[in-house]
Amino acid sequence: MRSMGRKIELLKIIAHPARISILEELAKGVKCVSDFEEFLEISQPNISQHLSLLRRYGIIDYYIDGRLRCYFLKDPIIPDIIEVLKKDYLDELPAPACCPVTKKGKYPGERRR
Amino acid sequence: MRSMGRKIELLKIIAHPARISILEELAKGVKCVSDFEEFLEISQPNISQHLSLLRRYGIIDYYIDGRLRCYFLKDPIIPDIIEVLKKDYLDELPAPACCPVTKKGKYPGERRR
DNA sequence: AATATATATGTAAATATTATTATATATGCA
DNA sequence: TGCATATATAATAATATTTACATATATATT
Repeated sequence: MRSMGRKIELLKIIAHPARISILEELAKGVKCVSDFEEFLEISQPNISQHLSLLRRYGIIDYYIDGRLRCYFLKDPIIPDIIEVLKKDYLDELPAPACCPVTKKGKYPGERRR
Repeated sequence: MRSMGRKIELLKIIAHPARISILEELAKGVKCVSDFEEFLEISQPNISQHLSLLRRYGIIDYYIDGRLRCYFLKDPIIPDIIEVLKKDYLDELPAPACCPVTKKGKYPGERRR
C-alpha cells in the first residue's frame, strides 16, 4: 500500500498538460517518443524530459526496440485519474445549511471552546 | 462543461500535502480556520494562504459567522479525486506483450514510416 | 473605549519547475 | 566505417511556488 504522501507527489508530477497528454495516449497503448512528437507541440528534448520525469516516479516504463524506446503505463492509479478528469461535473456541491451569499448564518458543526 | 486544461490546473493546485488535508477535512463537513490549526502543523498565515488559493480557484468557498470563516467544498470533482487517492492499488499495470526486462521485443502497435 | 480573538494580506527569501539550447549516445544502414 | 535516425542528458535562464514574518482588519468581549 502506498502512502498518501506518495500519491500527492504523484498527483503533482502528472499535473502538467504535456504529461497528461502523454498519459492519456499511453492509456490507449504503447507509444514511442516519435509518436508523441506527432501530437505534442513541444520539442523532442522536452518530451524526453517529461518522459524521464514520469519514469523516475515509476509512473511509466519503457522497453527498447532497436533505436526506439517504447513507453507504457505502469502505475494503476493513472487510468482512474484520467477517468475522473474526463468526467463531466455539471453542478457545484450543495452549500451547507446556512447562507454563504448573504454572509449570514450559523456554523452548522460543533464549535471548539 | 469544464475544459481539460482547467482540470489539470485544478489538479496542480490541490497537489500539495496541506491542501489535500484541508480538502479531506472539508469533505467531511464545514470547518473554520482554527479547526485546521488543530491538525495542520503549519502557521495560521500559511493556512490562510492555502485557503485563499483554493478559494481563488473556486475549489472551496466560505461564509462568515461572526469572526469565524466557515469553509466548505464547492467543486464536485474533489470527492472523486479524494476517493481515488484513498483507494489501494496492489499491482502494477500488466506490461505490454513483449519484454521490458530483457530489453528485447517487438513494438506491438503500428509503426510510422 | 480598550483589549482579545480569528483570520487575512503584503512582501521578501528560498526553492522548485519549465523550456531552451547545445550536445551526447546508441542503433541501423549504406 | 561513416552517416542518419531516435532519443537522452546537461547546463542554463526564466518563471512560478512555497514559506515565513510582520502587520492589518474585523468582530466580540469587558
